[in-house]
Amino acid sequence: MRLFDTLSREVRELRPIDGSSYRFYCCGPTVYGPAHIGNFRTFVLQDVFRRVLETGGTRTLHVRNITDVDDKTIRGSQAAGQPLAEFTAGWKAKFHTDCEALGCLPPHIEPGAVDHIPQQVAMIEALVEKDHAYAAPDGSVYFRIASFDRYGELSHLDRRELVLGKTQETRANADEYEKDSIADFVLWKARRPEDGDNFWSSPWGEGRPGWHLECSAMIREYLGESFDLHSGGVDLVFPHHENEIAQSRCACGGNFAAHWFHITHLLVDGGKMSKSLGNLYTLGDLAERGHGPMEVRYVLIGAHYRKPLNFTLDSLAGAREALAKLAKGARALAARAGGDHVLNAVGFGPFQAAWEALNDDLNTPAALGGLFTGLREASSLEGQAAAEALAAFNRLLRALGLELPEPEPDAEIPADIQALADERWAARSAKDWAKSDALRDDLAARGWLVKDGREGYQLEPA
RNA sequence: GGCGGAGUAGCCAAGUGGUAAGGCAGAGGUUUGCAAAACCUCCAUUCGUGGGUUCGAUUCCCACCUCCGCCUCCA
Repeated sequence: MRLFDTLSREVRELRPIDGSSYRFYCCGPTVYGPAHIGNFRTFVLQDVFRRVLETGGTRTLHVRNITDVDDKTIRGSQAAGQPLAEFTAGWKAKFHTDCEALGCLPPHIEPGAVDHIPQQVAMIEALVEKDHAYAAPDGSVYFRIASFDRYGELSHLDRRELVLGKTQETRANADEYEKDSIADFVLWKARRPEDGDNFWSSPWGEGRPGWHLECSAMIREYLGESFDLHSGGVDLVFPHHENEIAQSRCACGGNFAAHWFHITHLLVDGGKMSKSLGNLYTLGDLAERGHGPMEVRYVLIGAHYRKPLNFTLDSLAGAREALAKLAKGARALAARAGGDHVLNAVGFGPFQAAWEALNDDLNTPAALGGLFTGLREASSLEGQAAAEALAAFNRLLRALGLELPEPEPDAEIPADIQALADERWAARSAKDWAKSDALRDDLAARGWLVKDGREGYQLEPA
């Protein structure tokens, strides 16, 4: 497949550098609360990315970390009166539940920062040894960005300005005397009283690793010095990913990531999503409003990953209808396929355009459109041809990670409801419209919908 | 101030130097005693604004307007 690369700023064909499996790393969540739909736009698109590769026959190795120690997790655990590990374990479990509901495949490896302290310390030691890092008097260790020529390459920021710390006129609180340069970032944070019990020992004293370091250390551990692709939300381009590149290339050599895949943030109701505006939705918030996770997934993949996506509650309602329409189309196709078997599972038939869209810079909205036009095109197919089209449709759905709603199982109809409905049908058959309509209203009031047919009727829960 | 992205129908959203996918909503029709459901059909002479290049621009160029992101730990 072809995908835009943040570093080179061009769409490039992806090829596994080891020739067999495609190995990639995604920056995972900081587990201090429930993730919101903005977070999930990133994780869902990364999931579609992986599914498209796998559908295309490429094996993958998907590594995604859990940030389980930082200011927010420490503060959160203290506020909750829990040990850090217990606190983060709870939110990690919640994250997994949400991901599963959204149809995201679990990564093959999901390392946590706390479990990789020695690896992080080792990386700092290597950096200090090569003079890319230095210890400050308070026991913190910083990376010297002036020592890395390519600093700023990924974010395309002016390196000289970054080194001098002149990128922003408004940086007022430049009172960090510990650092050689204002722009140097922390690798090891010296222990502070507010860290509580959350500190580890190191050659520089007690403290904890800086945020950027965990990804570099875990990538080295599980993917080595060079790997295929690194992904995250756009906001991570600078400084997080820029810093990872600096740390990893200076400590290990190697090329680090061959390709950078960043997902643009979403907007809510055309504006910024924020807690204060009350539009920062979690899956739980949306469930309370009656919107299931598949509707959320549909909306999240409804815009191209490099464009802002305007998330609205109306679009969720639209997603439900769209999913129902797809399910209906699939059932109709299955009915026309009858019991015929698929002989030729190669190619995507009427859904070829949708498949190509996914492989062309992960164009999920175009692929969704192709699902509908494909179904229309397939509506004339019968027997084996229909079965093959259905197989292609289902493969595409799996690539998108969509699960279609099942038809409502025939609900248990209470005897009194059944009796009322029979009575209504009798009245209707006798052309007693007044009685028939009254009984229909009656049934509606009890939560049952009557669907009349020529030879009889069906009852459905409203 | 620097770098980057976006502005396409009521809403969401693809796309292209050659005359605008798809979804939702809406409208009409078939069916129905009337509804519902189902099925069918319709729904942007136009792509933020103003110029320019071109046989032709929504697509390329310039200017302007509006919105958004990043510019030191936010997906």
